Amino acid sequence: MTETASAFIEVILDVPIAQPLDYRLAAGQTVVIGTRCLAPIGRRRQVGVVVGVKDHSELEAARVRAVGDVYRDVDPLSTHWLAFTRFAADYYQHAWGEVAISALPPALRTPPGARFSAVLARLRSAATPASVPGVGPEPSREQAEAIAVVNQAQGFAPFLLYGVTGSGKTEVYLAAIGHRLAADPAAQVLLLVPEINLTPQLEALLRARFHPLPVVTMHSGLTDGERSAAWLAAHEGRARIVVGTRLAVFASLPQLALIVVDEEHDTSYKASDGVRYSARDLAVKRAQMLGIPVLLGSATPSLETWQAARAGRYRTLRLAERATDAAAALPAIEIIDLRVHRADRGVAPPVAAALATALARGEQSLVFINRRGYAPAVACEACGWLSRCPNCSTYTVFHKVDRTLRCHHCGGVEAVPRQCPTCGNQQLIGIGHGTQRVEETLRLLLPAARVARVDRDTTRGRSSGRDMFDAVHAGAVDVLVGTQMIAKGHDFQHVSLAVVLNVDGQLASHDFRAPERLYATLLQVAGRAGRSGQPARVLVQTRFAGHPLFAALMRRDYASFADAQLAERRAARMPPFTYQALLTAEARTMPRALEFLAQARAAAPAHAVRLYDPVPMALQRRAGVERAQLLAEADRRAPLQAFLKGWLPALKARRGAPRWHLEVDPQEI
DNA sequence: CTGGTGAATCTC
DNA sequence: AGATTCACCAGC
Repeated sequence: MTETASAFIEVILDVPIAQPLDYRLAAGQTVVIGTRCLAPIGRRRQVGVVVGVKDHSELEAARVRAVGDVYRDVDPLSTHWLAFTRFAADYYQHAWGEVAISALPPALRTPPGARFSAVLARLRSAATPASVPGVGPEPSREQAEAIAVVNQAQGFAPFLLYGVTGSGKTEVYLAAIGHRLAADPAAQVLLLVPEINLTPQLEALLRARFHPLPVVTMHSGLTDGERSAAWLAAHEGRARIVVGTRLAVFASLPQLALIVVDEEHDTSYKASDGVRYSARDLAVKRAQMLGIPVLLGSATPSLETWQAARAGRYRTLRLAERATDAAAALPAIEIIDLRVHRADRGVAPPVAAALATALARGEQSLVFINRRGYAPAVACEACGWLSRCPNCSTYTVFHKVDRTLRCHHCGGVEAVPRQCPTCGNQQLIGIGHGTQRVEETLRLLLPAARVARVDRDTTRGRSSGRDMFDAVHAGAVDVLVGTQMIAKGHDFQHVSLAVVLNVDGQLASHDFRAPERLYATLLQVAGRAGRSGQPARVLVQTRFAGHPLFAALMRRDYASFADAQLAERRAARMPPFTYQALLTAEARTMPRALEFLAQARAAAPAHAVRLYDPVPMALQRRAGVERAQLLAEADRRAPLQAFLKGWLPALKARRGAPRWHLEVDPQEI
């Protein structure tokens, strides 16, 4: 009897198993690495990717099953893509397959049906939106210099494009993209943006400027079909430009020649469920692996990026002037000291006056307040009772619209009690100010003004947010009140006043990144005013007017603010001078959560990292679950990574453990 | 002795 | 993750 030597393949699947699994090939069957295949796993069959081929398996023969169909209908994934997804999986302590397979589009990660070739054909012929050619403005001297530097770059070259609002970072991106696309007729570029719905203008701009090259978008709002079509276009090299949110960092781009990360400081780049990766960090890593330039743009760079630039690891390209209108000065930022100017219903007199002036001139105002609802809590003046969420360690927010108390953490809703639940007093009062209350105040203050409110509550319906913003653009709104949603991206041409009502909570935050984020938010809000070069004002209300953050903000001097923050971080041995991982546990009781973390700490292998004491999280209780955390910290990445690699098996082996989760480079502590 | 839940185990 | 098996106990 002749025995044909059978070959084996290693396959990654979307299962939390650290190692690829071995499968047997049929006699004479050959497979290319990077090919998709159907693999039996337990009682199921899953689509996996071949990551290795070998003569024999270490497993006993009976345990190795035969692989199912091997798919040759799509080009194999590149070795770079495999290496990159593997890096991401290792770095964030997940299985390779969990990262790689979930990065594939729906059509390619589910077992194909009988009509799959027709499905593929349809995806490949999906129409891309039409575009009309357009040319850009002549770059300024500063822009031209930055463009020249980026275009000269060879190999891995990380750049920080540090430019004030309106300095024309986008034109630098476009020129750099254009250069790479022209230099190589197959080249592809990846442009990452924080949120795709904020950038329809950018998309249109790309289509016009690079007409007729196809531009595809990738984000979670696409249908399965759209996502698959975009992914295939990128994978097969038809799409030359991919613009997408953080998930696009995992796109297969065989001819990738440049990566751009717009608003690189934006927290949307950090995934907060599943594999908690940072798309910005992975973009830099991917560029390094490929030996290509990566351009990180921001007016308020993250301190991680700022430090890399200061240390000379990234090259800084500075855009100090406004490109849109060289003569236009940025609006002054004024701090309204609430200890001097007493607020009436949350609005200080100078702010009320400025709003009235803008209205009288027929100009638009924007009022930013980072709290939705009417009042962040309800209180009984007689006994001191406060509306608390029964399931979370937080207060419930009064929503006047439907007279409910809502928990913004667990989503719990209850009717406002008619009287105090503890003493029966009927006088319950709202504490503090949310968007609904500010809207009410503004209507009182400016009876003639058309006031509109934009927050998650008013934009619940699909298009209502869009409609609201259209109304602002059309001049049908005088005063726009809202949360974060109004701060980002929108290019309102007629806003001459931007007001920030209450940021003091963020100054008193326990999170060491709060000042960095606050500065970015404030500058972003400030950037909404005076966009067409008209005289404009920016007013920020605070009780901490002496805080150094405001001094730097008024001078629009992010550099000295960032340097001061870095000095503090260095002295206190915090990121980016240290590297962290956060183990969080969720249990029915706090002692249980803390006990698990204490055991996890005790079970840690010999290490060179600092393991802090387990402590309750800032929001200790959420949706009826007690939460605690344990911080691991090291002075360098490598020892932290080595430690985590040894620690994770010990964690997984713990019997009866509560739900736990490990986050590498946590952004919120 | 069954059968029903929740934890433990295993997937090449 | 998802399916199966294991372990323990209420009920007859």
